[in-house]
Amino acid sequence: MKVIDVILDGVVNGVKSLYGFETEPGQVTWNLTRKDFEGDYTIVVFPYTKVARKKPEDIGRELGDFLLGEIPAVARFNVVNGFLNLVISDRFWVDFIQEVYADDHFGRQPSNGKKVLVEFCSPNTNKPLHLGHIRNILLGWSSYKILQAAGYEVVRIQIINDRGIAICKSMLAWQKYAGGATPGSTGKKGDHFVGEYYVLFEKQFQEEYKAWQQSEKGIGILADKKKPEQTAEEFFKAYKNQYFNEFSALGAQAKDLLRRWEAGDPDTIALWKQMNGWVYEGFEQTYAALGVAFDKLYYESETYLLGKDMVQKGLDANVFYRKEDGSVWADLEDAGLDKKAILRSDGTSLYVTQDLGTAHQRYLDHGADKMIYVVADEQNYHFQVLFELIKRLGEPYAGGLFHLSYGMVDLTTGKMKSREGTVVDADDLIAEVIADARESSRERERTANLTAEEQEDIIRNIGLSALKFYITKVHPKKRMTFDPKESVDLQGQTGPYIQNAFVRIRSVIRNAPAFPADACREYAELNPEEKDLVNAVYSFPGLILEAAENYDPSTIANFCYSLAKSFHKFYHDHSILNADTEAAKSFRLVLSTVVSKVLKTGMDLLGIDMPEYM
RNA sequence: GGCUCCGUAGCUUAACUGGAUAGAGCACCUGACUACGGAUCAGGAGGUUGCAGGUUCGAAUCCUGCCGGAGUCACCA
Repeated sequence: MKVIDVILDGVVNGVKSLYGFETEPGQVTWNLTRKDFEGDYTIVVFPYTKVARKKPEDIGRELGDFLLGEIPAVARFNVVNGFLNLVISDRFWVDFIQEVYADDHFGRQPSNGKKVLVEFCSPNTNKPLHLGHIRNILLGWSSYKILQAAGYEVVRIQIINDRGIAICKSMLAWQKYAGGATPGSTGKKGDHFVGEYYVLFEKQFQEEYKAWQQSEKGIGILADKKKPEQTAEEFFKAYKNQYFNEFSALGAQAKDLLRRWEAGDPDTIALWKQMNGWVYEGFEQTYAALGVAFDKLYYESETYLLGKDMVQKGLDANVFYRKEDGSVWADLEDAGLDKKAILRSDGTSLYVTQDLGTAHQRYLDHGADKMIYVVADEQNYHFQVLFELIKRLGEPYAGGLFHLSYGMVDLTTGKMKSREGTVVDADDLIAEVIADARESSRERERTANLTAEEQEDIIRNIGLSALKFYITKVHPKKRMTFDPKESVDLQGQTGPYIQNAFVRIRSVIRNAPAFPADACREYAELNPEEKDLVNAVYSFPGLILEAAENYDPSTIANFCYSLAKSFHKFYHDHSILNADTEAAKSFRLVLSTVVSKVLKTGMDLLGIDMPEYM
């Protein structure tokens, strides 16, 4: 049982015996004591002024005396206004740190027997990954790590959007303009190679569209359909999709490819497989660079027809209804949503239909208690609808669905738009942060005696930690602004700052002669810097559970930074190896080791590795 | 226009779910070890938490109304 729980029980007993007031531990307001005051835990006593009919200060003193008598771990207390600050005994902390020192799994919970699916990344196969995918991947990956540490069995899922008109555009452009070129023949990374043909298609299409706008037909349509308040430019921008579908030669050819794909035409399927294969090779390289992997891949080409039986089930249960034209709908207006189409009048599936089908399929495949979808917040409405539908269908997994919705990534120069070429490419970004780490590393020459290969590993490690920490430290829900300059910062509130704390500890330990860990039992009086560290370590397991419950890696990131900062200060203020007494030296070595373990575990939850040297 | 989310120092952000003097980093200024790794530490300056009310012992946090921004409202995905 944690001390705080013991204290809260004590408070409950205290108010009862002192004032005859019945409450429960969950009702007691408490905090970690703020830095400016002496103490570890603070009980807020304002809530008891009414029942006790006394001044907050008096209640604080009476309750403090009561707890002092009841709980051995409480060494002393002080009262400021309505705040009762409790000081936990040094003996307690020293014992605790020794326990953690011997515990190889500190912070990680044993299995809770539950299974959770985490879907993240979900790329399209017509272009390379970009900054938005990186945020998605990092959130998905750290959620996986955190849930695992909290005791869940986690299945990492990626759904690959490998079919549809977009990839057909790339295929068409490749057929028309590539002259048989391949990633191998050009030395290009597969996903970038295919992406170039997608861009090329868009470019050719734009030219075709521009020319058409000047044609008799185009001028006629403009005159016919333009609204008075529109400029010609605005009109044509809005008309683009319709042009693509009705008049464009390139559009017709791309749609013809899609039709042939759906009909199973062997040549088309072969080309589609080949181009997607190139893309997958490229993606794999990016995933490997980021250090992430998946357990199970779902391909849209294999799942896009799913969901029809769910529609039937909904109709049978009167959750859905069929209109005269044959289309199927659900009325969600009483849930604050709209009337939503589930099936087209021609009987084909929609986005929600597919998602209903894949959710069901995943449940059949894995039988999970929870399913997490890591998807950007522009799809909030879609997931509200999806989850509401699943609930109304009475599916057994309806209660375990969660949309881990994250804000879009803005650039300091504005929003990312693929059409305007303002997308930050994932591979470019990774290369850039590593190049920057290399530059800094050269100036420092700390790793000069390592092999070139070891040095390169460390440099990659540092660059990636800068990038990963920069992104994961921001609360997922928050729209974030990405500043390329800051993302490669290696000083201050950054990944490398935390790595540096770890590397320092490892270095000190390497320099330490063998020491008896038991000697720290004699250590009687912790200084404030040591208490900061001890308190942080103590809160770590609870923090992981909280992060898992809230699906929020940023709390872990901020914890790691705060712990590293406390260590740097401790290190600066106190000598470890030249401590005054053997007991102090022993305790500080044990404490430092514990801090290094917590930092390593914490950063691992964010997908960041800790180097021995840097 | 309806619905949802957001607004904290010049910039990027935190605040344990209503608690004490709103905490960091970057940038700017000033300092620190002939010691265990200076990718460090300390100090200074920088805030009416978008605005106005309300709820109470107590509000960045909850409620109401404005202002500003984003997303979304397809038989697209």
